Amino acid sequence: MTTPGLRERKKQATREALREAALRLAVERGPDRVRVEDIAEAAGVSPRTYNNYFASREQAIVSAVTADREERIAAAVAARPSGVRLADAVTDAVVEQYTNTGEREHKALLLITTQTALRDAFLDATAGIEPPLAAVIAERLGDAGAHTARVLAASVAAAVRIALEGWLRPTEDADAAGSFAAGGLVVPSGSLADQLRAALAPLAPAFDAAERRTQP
Amino acid sequence: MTTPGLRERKKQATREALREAALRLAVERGPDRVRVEDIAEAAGVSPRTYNNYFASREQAIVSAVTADREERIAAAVAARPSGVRLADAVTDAVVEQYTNTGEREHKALLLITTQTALRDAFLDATAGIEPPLAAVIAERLGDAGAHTARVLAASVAAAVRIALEGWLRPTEDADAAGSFAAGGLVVPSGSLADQLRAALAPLAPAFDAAERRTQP
DNA sequence: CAGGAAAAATGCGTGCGCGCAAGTTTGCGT
DNA sequence: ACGCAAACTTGCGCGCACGCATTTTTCCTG
Repeated sequence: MTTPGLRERKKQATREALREAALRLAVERGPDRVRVEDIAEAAGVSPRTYNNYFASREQAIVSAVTADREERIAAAVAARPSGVRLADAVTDAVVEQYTNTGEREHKALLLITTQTALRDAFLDATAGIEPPLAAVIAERLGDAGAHTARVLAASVAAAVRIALEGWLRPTEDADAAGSFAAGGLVVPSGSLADQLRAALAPLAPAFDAAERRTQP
Repeated sequence: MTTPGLRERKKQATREALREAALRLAVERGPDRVRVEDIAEAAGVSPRTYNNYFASREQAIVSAVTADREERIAAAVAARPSGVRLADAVTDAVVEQYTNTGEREHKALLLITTQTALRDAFLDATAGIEPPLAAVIAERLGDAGAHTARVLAASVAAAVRIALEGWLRPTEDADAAGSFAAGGLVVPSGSLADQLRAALAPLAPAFDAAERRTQP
């Protein structure tokens, strides 16, 4: 495992090349002015090979921003000392990994905002945090709570998705939101960190209860 | 609203015709022996009109089973007396709507199990319960908890999805699950009701806390 | 280091999702 | 009753996702 083998290295190199090519072309021309054929050609690979790596055209562009955020979040949770509340560990790790963003990623996010299909792909990508997150949570809860860990991880993913949805829509028709939230106070779309913490807060009691069940 | 107008009635009739045609054809031949062209023809409509109603071919088949389960769940929650715990109301409503299944629906589920694409579409359909569920939960929590309601509803949807995933895989390679749950006790895939209750149980503390915050 | 097995890349063909620009039906006001 | 506007349907075309069979590359073992 020290050397993943040339096989795996070339594989990751190709994936990286596709990522970068997709993002670059999407920035240069419009996002819909680029076909998979162009991306494949820019990466020096056949179009058929392209969707051996990415199921949809949008995934390639989005994955340039998403990268391996899933593993980073899981690692960040694992890095917290075991003394702190699990809920805090998860919340802080998520906020940290979503706000510590480079300049290049921020520009790419602006691009994503413009296209509905890209936004959807970006939101769908959040579901990918569930498996690694479930693993680290299960590690803290012990084997008995493996099932609970899975549910909690999925809930976190859902909450993050909601936070992102609420965040990347500054340009929304005001009347379109009047379906049922006409009662008045809708969150005025604060910073991303605020949105994430607000979305994750309701889940904290569930984490506390799960944690209490294994460490009384 | 008494008479939805002939426009809307024909629309629902077409949707129903497509649903039934898709399910019938999928049962008669194999699920992959049926093209959208066939379904559209059986429903007396153009193929292009077909995906004015359904985004994917699988959605039509699945929707014959799913129907309007979303609204039924929301209605079932609203029907519970306001005295009971919100967590119990939601859990019972979900279990009730997923287990009170007719004979025809059960046969269709067996069909869905066979095809991976159909299973995925079926699982994706569970996300549809979020909006109506968020509405009824928000109604109980008051306008201040609208945001919390959204998160809780999404968590419920995620939990239900996990329960369904665990339920409809009796035919899984034993070693395929050995990725990280090698610790030993994996749930032996009990009844659907058990799976649903087990998946929703970890969320109960979150519901209790949210409820407590509005009615001290 | 040679050769064979495993894995990945590629070509090809099919069906599908969807935008666009007509044509057709429904509903509503006068 | 009539006609107009909005909603729905339909034909057309393009690009894409993916299964299958073949070729090329990587890896391991004797």
